[in-house]
Amino acid sequence: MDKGNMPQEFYCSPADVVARRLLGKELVHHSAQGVTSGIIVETEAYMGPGDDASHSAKSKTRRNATMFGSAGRAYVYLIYGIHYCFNVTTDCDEVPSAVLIRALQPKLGLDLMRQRRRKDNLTQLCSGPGKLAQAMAFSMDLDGCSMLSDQLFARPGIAVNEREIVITTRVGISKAIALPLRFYLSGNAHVSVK
DNA sequence: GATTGGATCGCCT
DNA sequence: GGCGATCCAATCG
Repeated sequence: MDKGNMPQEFYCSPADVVARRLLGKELVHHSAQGVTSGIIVETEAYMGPGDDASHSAKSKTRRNATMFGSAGRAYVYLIYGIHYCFNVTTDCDEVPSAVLIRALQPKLGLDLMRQRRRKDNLTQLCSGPGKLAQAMAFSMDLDGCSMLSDQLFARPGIAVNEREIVITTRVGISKAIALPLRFYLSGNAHVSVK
């Protein structure tokens, strides 16, 4: 019954708080091909109005609609016409915000990940948002999916000490570039950019 | 209606 | 270090 999933309340805080909170948690996806999972080692917070780098800085569109919904849902979008980015919505209903999952330390379903990625090296499987989306089979059909569901959820993984968390600026954006909203586990081999 | 740039990656030099 | 792949929506006109 209780699989130890993180509950709804886990996601109902500001994105920067949830971004730190997600580090060390295990992200699990049950797909038709099998189960894959990984320990979250790198995240970025996208806060909403006031954060010009966020998709939800402006009005609601079909693409960003999920960010305007309830917390604890997958927000998936296509970037550069090629790659998917996987986010988890956060905060109360009035605040459209999310956490981008940027890197995982692969745990379950390693062979399935290798097959999907067409790479063998462990550190090449999930060391970036586009990579982990491919390895975990995250695509548009998961947009809006609840993180409290059976097929997609987060659960406790490894213990993380606050001192292990490195805080830096976000990657690949052109607006609000100075905000310290990227978080990763110090020294972890799977982080996308050290 | 057309243009442009983006929360990326992998291959090329 | 540079560039092509290729979709969506914001910005221009």
